Amino acid sequence: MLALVDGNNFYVSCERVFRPSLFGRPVVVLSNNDGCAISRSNEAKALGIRMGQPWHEFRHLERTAGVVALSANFELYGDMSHRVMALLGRHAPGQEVYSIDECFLDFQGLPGDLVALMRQVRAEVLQQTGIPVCVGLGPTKTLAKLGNHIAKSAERKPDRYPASQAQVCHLGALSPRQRQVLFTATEVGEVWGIGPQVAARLNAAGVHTVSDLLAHDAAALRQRFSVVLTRTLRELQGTPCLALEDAVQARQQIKCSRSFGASVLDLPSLVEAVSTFASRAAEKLRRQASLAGAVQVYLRTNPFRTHDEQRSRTWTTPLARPTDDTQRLVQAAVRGLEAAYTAGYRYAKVGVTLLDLQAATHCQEELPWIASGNAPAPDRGPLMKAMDAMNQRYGKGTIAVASTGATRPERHWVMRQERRTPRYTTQWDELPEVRA
DNA sequence: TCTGGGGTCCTAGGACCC
DNA sequence: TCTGGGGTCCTAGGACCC
Repeated sequence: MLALVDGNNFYVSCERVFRPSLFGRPVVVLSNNDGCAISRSNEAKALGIRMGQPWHEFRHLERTAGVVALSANFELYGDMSHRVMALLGRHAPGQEVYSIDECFLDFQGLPGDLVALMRQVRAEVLQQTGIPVCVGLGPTKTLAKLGNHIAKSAERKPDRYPASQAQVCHLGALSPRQRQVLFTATEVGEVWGIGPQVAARLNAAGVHTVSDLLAHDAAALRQRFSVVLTRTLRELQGTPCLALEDAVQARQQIKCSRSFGASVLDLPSLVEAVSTFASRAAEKLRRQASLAGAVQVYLRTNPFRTHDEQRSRTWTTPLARPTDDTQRLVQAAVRGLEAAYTAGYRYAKVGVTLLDLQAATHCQEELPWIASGNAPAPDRGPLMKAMDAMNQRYGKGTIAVASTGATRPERHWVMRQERRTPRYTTQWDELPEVRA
């Protein structure tokens, strides 16, 4: 049996742990650049603020409804996530951390009342971290996810699901009749893996609820839809198609991109941004002990400014030899940028993606006659190690490649973050103060 | 005026091969 | 008017997730 444990309104809940005055108020956390809502308290949801809604559209609620908007504080959320995950991991033989705020727990073969156990675990997590969570249980990942969705909805909308399913919902422990009631009240689009496009196509075919979908035969569905949907259906029927991934898998690509705080026209500013993002991607690359075989640069204008002329380009630069050396990766990224750049556009965003990743232990060497012509300087592993150690110890950006423009104060492409709370748990000078 | 970032997987279509 | 069949590999783009 699998459980899916998920933090309620996770980012908002993290903020509330350190600012109890936020309880009971409509709170939203904004994406980078203070762009749109990415986490909302129940009070904010009740005001009609949508997931992903642009801040400028509901900014007036700050005055009229007492909405509190905060800039995303990912350093805080990441640290809180570690605490929650570590606690949860102690209660099951298997755990897959699926995202910053949710994990699967594997109770395979374990006896006992899982609903009672998970209610106790919930209370423990709340007491020790301050984060409220909901739990879904089921024999497959998709059913555990669905149980979790029902557990959360039952808490917020008591008219829709029985109150008995609130907070902890075990789909594997219900009678077929009870399940039928829940599945008839649930739309297909609410199922994990069925997005808006597929949901619309299913609706057009007369399939509206989970019950409707379960009435179909997987093989017949394959004729009209993808294997993805077929798999989802089998999982809903109770046949596991998605394995629990206990071990943390190395990423297959690593990306770092940002929208700018203000649009950028000149190449030198873009070079700074691309150098910065390539450096950050390189740090992530080394952290997972991989090498990159290619560097992709992406730049685009602001698609929302419809009166502006639009442009979007990606450019991939293959590397003669895979590397994790920041300077080489930055050089490749900047070369790509210069190839992709055309003057005269108002650029709003650039990104760097490291591709063709491989384990650092399996480096493919060059044939000697290729290298002999213009042999590149060797990688500087010890230098990279020292850089990472310094930045870890003294803070991000303590030591950086010069082309990032780190020493230039007026980098107007840097994102806006006007309402960020302190990084209470990870920075000595931002620790919360307790007054007696 | 202001609209996020980082991933994965699947599919269709083109290039290429025999 | 007629113009093979079967396969692999790669890539771009779409859909989805949080």
